[in-house]
Amino acid sequence: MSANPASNANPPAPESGVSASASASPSPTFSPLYQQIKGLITQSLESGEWKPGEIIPSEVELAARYKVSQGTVRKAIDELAADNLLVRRQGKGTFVATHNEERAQFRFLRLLADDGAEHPHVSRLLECRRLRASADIARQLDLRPADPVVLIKRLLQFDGDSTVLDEIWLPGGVFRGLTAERLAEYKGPLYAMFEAEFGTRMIRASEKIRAVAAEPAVADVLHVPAGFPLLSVERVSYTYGDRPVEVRRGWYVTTGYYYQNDLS
Amino acid sequence: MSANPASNANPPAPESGVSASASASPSPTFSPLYQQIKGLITQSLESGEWKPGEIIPSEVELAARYKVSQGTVRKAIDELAADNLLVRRQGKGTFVATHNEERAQFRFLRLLADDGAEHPHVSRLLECRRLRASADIARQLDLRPADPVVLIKRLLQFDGDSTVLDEIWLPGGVFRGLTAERLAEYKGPLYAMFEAEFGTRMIRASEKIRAVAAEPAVADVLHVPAGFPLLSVERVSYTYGDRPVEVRRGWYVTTGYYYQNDLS
DNA sequence: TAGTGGTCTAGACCACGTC
DNA sequence: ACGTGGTCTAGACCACTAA
Repeated sequence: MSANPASNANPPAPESGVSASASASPSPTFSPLYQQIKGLITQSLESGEWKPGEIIPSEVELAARYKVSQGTVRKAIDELAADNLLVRRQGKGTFVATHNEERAQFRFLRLLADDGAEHPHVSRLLECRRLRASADIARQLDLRPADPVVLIKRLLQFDGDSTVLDEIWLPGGVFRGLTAERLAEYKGPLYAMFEAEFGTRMIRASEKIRAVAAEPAVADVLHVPAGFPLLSVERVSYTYGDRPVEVRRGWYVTTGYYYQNDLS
Repeated sequence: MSANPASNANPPAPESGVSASASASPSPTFSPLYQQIKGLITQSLESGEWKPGEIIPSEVELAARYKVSQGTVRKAIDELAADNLLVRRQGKGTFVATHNEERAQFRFLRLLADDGAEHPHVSRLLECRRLRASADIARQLDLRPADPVVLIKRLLQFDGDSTVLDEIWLPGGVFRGLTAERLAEYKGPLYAMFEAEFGTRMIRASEKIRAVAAEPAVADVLHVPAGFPLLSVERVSYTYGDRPVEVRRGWYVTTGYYYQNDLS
């Protein structure tokens, strides 16, 4: 369309607060601008500059701050939203994701009743104490053996049925002030408490699922006979930078309920 | 920069092969252009204009065909690639996804050895016959009761261990020429055969997972004692348009292997 | 009415793969 | 050298929300 000769529009002087390759290295360590922006935004999230539930600056503001175009900021935010770190709301702004949202609940406990309905559950705290990490737990949490950890045992009841028994290990350093009292008085999801009280956000988790026979101690708590088939779920949860911050071992009674998984 | 007054660059005459709202309805049934393009591309995929593994026209060509900008086509393809319907390869082009790719394998059978390794498996066909759908199967496959269906039973062996027993129901109409012979002679994943031989591509699946005690018949095939804890996996697979085209019931022996799931 | 995110366009340049 | 997808920019307009 525009018949202007000598066309050379965009490449602005390389005075962007960020840059791809420092000197004369054309491609070896090439990283797109929007990835760098994504990293900067993640830093601000991690440092607590914008807290869970809060609104972050508008795309135009961020573009000005980082000296890039709005489109570049947009692409960075797009990916962070896809990763569930941010939530976009048209007409309102972009917000830091929270484990309090309805959707976030189901993300980490995909247990549905046989009719497909999502039932509410209540949590009963069985135990909460500090101890030294076993070699196995230390390895999974990227700690040294015998480092302090917090162990939580709890029971989840769906409609009064004891359905899930969880053993949760957390690094003692990060969760310094965590006690049975504080756990008991907090309403809502555990992960919501972790992010609100300890500044630790669970970003993703990896689970190993097996069918096992209930050991007597477990069977007792879940009110099933010893040897009863249970779903064994071993989870490791990660926070920013893919650092592991939780190991969880769960036993699920899957009579009347099932674990829902979507492959796509 | 360009100081041209009377600026009004983009909105081209509304003569695009596609359009959002026909007449004077401003928003009620608003659909972004790129969504419409996405739909058109999906149609071409479904109709077989571009077959699995083949390359599709370049972004520039598609933009010309649909009379939209390359950026709009790009966004449509971006989403289709995110949905695993297309695969982008820089410098080469965009290709129709296939169930033959290594990555696709693991997508629908997430069974790993205890050490985290992905072991190869062999499939042994136990049974393949045609029968009339039960009420339950008919409902799940969106058929009428007593409609013809194909039932396949097979055993998967990992390192010689009988690990997975599958019962697979398929609509008889779509899988007309499916016989034990054709199943036996085909190498590679079942879904790869379905897309190559019957033009039916599995896009996504939904699984209900439980722990159950092995019934005698099942226990026998899997070489475990009756009552042994097994992972029960009930899967419904969908093709284009979210139409269900497979019901699968699997029993997994999870000693030495586990079902891997990532929450994100 | 103003501000936000959402869509669409157009054009330039870069990185990658192939001929 | 050429074509492909990938990045980046700039600007316009649309849809949604709230004051």
